[in-house]
Amino acid sequence: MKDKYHHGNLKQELIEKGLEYIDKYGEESLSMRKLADSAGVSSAAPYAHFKNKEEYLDTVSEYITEKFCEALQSAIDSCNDPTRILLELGKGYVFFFYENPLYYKFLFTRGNIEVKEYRPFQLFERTVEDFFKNTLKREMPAEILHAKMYALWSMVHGLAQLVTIPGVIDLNDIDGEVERILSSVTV
Amino acid sequence: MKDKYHHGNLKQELIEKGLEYIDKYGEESLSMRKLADSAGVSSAAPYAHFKNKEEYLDTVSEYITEKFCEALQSAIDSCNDPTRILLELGKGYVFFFYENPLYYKFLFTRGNIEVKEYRPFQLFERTVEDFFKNTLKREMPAEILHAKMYALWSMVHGLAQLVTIPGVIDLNDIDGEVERILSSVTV
DNA sequence: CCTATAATCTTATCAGTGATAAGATTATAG
DNA sequence: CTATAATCTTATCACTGATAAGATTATAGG
Repeated sequence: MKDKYHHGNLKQELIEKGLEYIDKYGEESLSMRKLADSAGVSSAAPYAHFKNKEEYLDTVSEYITEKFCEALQSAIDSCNDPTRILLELGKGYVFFFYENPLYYKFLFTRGNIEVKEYRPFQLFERTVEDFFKNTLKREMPAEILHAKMYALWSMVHGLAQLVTIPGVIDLNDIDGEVERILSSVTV
Repeated sequence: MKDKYHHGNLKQELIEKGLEYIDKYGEESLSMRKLADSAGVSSAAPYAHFKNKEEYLDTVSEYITEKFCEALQSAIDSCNDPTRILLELGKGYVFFFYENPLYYKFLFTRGNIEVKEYRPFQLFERTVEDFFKNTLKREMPAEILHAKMYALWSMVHGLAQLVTIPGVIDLNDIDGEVERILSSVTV
């Protein structure tokens, strides 16, 4: 009836437990030891799978980014009206962090984002370009398009953080409020 | 030639040393012990002035917020063209964090902002209201004004974070780029 | 099937951390 | 001048990330 010496699926379990933990309590109170303990393993075991805590958190970060991308893609896919695509994409972006407030800090304050290879932004970039080119059929210099894209991204990204702060947005009509905010600025 | 048993100005020195430290290395590697050491004092001494580390960081946070407010106010004061006031305020907001990238994370990811009493936002709110009312002389429902204000704040706030990430904004023309971004979206 | 090697895990152990208690020193108010 | 409060030091605690040395098990090559 002895437990196996080898866990068998430790790496994956550590990632999943970490996800749950960050979702509940945030990153700061998460320790490698508590994590190891919760997986029924000694405190040094995780270091066979991750060089250090940072590398571990990077891995969890990738998992959350994956979920974030899925949320964005789902917002794009479920939008039938092409003129509303930027609005729906923005709402998807904002709502992801509204529903998972602890993820925002975790994803964006660990200083390891390579913007050009950051998939959520690539998704955003493609959608904005496509909107101006194919939906609005509006031509503009690359510089202007670039500026508009960053303006939109900034607004959506900033609002995503603001909704994670309690008291900023009226909770009774979060959907309407976010829609009003995003559409109150014309591009 | 003996050192004084009482430091005399410990609280203030700890705050200033902490400011320097965060400016150089960020918050995460700052410890109460290193801080005490750098002030030539034992590791328990700081706890006579601050209940715990969080209370200490809150105090440093207030100092940085003060500097932030001064930067915003200075942007407002040095703007002669009333039609450019929001643009200049936004640029002041963004540039403060561009010049002090480590402050952004420190100020906005410690979950202790009371939005309604957060002075930088009060400043922002007043300026936006004043702009629409007295400069543009445009009347609009409170709900719409509210939405526009949050849209602007979100964009500026989001851009402020994006400029702290290396590689996002072209450094050769940071001023022009920020101006293009902020003015590419009409209110 | 057997064995060498690699992967995985445990048991110590380290230095560094935030924090507290008990006591020393000094400032200050009455 | 003295009692009290403020400030500081010296232990000491539990906890953390991390590493070294060795135990156990999987696995690949003969």
